[in-house]
Amino acid sequence: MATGRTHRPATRSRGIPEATVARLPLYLRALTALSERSVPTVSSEELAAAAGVNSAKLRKDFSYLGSYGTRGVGYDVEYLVYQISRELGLTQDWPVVIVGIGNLGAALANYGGFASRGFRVAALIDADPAMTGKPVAGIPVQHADALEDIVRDNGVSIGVIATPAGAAQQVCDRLVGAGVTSILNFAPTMLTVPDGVDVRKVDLSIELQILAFHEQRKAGEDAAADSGMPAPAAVKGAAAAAAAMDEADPKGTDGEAPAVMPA
Amino acid sequence: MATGRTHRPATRSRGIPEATVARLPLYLRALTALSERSVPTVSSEELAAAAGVNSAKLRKDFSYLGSYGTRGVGYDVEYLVYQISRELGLTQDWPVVIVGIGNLGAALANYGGFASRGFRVAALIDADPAMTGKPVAGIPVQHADALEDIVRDNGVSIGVIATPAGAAQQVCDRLVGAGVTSILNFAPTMLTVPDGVDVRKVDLSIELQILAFHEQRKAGEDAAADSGMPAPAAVKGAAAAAAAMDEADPKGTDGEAPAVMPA
DNA sequence: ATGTCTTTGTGAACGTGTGCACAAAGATGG
DNA sequence: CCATCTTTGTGCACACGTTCACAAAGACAT
Repeated sequence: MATGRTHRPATRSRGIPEATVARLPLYLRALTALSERSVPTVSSEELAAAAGVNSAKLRKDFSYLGSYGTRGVGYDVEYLVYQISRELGLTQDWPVVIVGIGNLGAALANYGGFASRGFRVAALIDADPAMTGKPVAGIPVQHADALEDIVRDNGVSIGVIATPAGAAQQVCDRLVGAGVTSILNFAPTMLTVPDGVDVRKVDLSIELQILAFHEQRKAGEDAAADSGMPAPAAVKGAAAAAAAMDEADPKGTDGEAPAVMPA
Repeated sequence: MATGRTHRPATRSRGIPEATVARLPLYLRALTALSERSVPTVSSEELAAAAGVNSAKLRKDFSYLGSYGTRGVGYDVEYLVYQISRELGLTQDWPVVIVGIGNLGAALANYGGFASRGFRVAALIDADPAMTGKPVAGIPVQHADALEDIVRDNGVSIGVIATPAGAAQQVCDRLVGAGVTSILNFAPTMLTVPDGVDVRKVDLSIELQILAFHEQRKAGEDAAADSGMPAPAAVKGAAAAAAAMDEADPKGTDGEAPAVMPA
């Protein structure tokens, strides 16, 4: 998860649980939909259903933001949209840079949703000279050499890393060095950052593996005879067997995976 | 440590904590890297550092899988790679279909990492007739009409949804109807599925918003006077609201968003 | 063998998150 | 103004996850 938020004397009784913060965007999305349909108020029950959570949880979440509901009526949609937006910091403009304009980077750049929520793609950066100047999503790709200048000139504090795993840490270091304090990492690597810098990762491979785990469990409710590997065999004999079975990846495994998905 | 194991430790086959499952892919990645460097054994301390977790947590996680370490030495890398792979169900082949071949869908299809971990792209599906037959990542896109046949013919149990939000639920229903029991959802919508079907979501927008929250907190250590919206806005028309609310349909939730990222 | 040294596996304390259930707040109607 | 009805806000109990700290297991040297 994000880096420890450890000590924070709650400057203003502010102590919103991380789990709650993670759900606020969910509520915001549901509320925005209601707002577009001009629905004036909504009850915790209805909103909870729309967001896919428990209504008690939703009420408790909102209670951390203050008491914005009216008993017997519910919550004012517009007002709640505003409060959550403000709490999440979406009432201001967040310039973002995307580093690594491969398949995924390009897909992200093409996403129009950035602007709609206060995020603005300030620049696209790639290390490949062949990409430089080439427009992606209407924005010309800039060379990695200019990374620091771009970050500083635009006051960028959020960076998105969509490079191969091998380049991620280096890019991360440069971003942080230039002033970025929040990073969204799509590369299949663990990033090391100084204190005060937040990192969140989006890892398709991990998600698939988790699904496979549950899938296997569902399928193996009955046929459960263990097959395959010997036993907690001698710590040496096992090695060979495992080595043989796992190699399916011809080239570097994690070392330098393509730009899109980890492994 | 080379004794008893053929039994069915109900404790283990049924009780690996979700949080542990979510970390197994992380360990697996770190272990694979070690394996490639031919490192024979690794201590919990070293591996924990490589995976970015606490060593006690790692040991406890492994303890759910069984006792695969050797005190005073550490864990056998190859053996652990095998055990985790097996636990995650990666020793078998998982055919996967990707529905919605827009920017993101194409990026996912181009990712080579699927194959390296037991996942295989069985088919690409898109509703746009103009896409049909067009090869993406070497695989010809098939029309959505064939979805059910494709899923059944290939024994697909994992589906990836990369469509616009408006189409996600419908696609989901069809996938589930055809036999898919695990879904990875990239569309910015809450999917409703029957019992027994797992859904995991990857939502870029949410991640960015969470980062913005922390970013704002970091920046706003001082200046924090609220300025926009008035106060608990008018809450009239409550009755009318309640009435209108009743049709909080389960249908078109989020109108429709671009293929890549939610909002 | 015996002792020393390293590292695992885990009991227990602690912290965080979840959900129930209900009193209190406020709207609405007579 | 009082009764009734709806829905919030929250105290409480419980489940889950994390971390500490240490006894026991085993390797290794003598």
